[in-house]
Amino acid sequence: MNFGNPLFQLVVLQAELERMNGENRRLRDMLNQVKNNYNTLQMHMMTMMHQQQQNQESGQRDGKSEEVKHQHHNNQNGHGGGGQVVPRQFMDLGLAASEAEETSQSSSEGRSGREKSRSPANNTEAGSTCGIIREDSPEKESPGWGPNKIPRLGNSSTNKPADQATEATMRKARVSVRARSEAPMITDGCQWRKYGQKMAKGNPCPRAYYRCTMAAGCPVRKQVQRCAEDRTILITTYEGTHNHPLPPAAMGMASTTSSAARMLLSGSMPSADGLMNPNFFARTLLPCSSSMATISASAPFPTVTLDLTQSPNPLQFPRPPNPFQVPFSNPTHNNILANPAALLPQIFGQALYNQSKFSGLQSSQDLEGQQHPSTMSSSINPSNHNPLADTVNALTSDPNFTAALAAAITSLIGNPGQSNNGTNNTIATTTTPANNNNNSVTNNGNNNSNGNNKVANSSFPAN
DNA sequence: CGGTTTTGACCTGCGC
DNA sequence: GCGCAGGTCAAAACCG
Repeated sequence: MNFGNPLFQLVVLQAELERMNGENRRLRDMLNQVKNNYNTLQMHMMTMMHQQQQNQESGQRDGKSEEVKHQHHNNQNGHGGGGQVVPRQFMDLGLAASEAEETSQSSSEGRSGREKSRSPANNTEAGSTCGIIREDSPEKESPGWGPNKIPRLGNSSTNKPADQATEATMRKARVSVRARSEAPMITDGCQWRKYGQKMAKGNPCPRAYYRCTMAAGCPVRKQVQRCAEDRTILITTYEGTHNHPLPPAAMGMASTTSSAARMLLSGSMPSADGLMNPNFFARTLLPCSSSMATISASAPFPTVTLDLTQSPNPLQFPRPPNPFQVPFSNPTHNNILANPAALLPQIFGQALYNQSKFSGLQSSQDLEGQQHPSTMSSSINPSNHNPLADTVNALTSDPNFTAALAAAITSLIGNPGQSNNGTNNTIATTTTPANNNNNSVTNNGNNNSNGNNKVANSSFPAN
């Protein structure tokens, strides 16, 4: 056969052209399908938000709706720092929750003189950080935080209805990370300052309280405590939303985690007609956790728990069949994720950022022991040794990543438009904890328990 | 010397 | 109303 024959080349080209046309048609169909699904989801969301707004307006008196409107206005001005890496359509909602919280708190803040005297330093910068003008007045700085302040809303001097307090409580979302670590804290890219330590009932290990010090007035706080049953397990609980730009170390992770949070939020939406499963998030972004996703409901605040302790061997973590799963091929999930593709550059960006960091983990992982079922088809061939997939897998195996994930989720759950309904979404993710001790907080193991005056002042190493 | 940690005291919510 | 427990404050101590 004469392969140099121009006629033959033409035939080959024609055949190739036809093949590409067919491929284009197929891709076009897929695109249309995705578009349709996206539009459907959008309408669905709009409907739900509208219903929720109606419920709020009917269930509450005046003032509240004004507040909501005001918050929405602020959100559209691009307020907020911690979530600024989150795609806007969801970011607004998340910030709405956050700012609503702050606003309501500040309005009902009836603290004593102690409250007035505190944190003058913070006051000067509370609104100046990253050029964001917040509503927090100097006296309103602290309201950005305070789980035990939220319930005060209901019975405070203000005339807000009780259901509003309930709503605020539900909005007080927390994200808890459980990881095996000898280090005093897991690194999440932020700087923390310890401001208290107490003995918690039922746990011989003291609970340490940290406050974000990356920006004055940042409301984000976290609690660090060892598990009573297994003291190698470190439980870190985040609360609040950063009001400042995150450092690169935290930014990339936050970006990724925010997207993850979107998935989680999608899964937590109760009116999703069964389309949205809380566990979907874990199976999607953290596919290795597919067999461990659970739901729990107990705490007064919506809490997401990322359990990093289930991996039998941290350094030989079984690689899932699909190290990185993109839920594109499933129309249902296309509905859930407004734009999962946006996740890719974020994850990959962070993956690259962390590549050197995770190189050790990657090298120690093997492809055997693939015990996790594939929940969705992947656009990345899992059978190939995809370096990106490897990196992503390693990324999700790092408690620091998950810590940032927790922070991002915290900033997003509790969103009034997302209707957490006070349900605790517990996402157990199997990732590889790593020992990290890069935080500004030093812990030499001499932390004395605070004891609340009534508890014996015994000395327990916080770690 | 400025920032962080320690730790006793205080505040608040909740259950009884 | 009382006691308990969680959370926070703030002065003193500590540290680089």
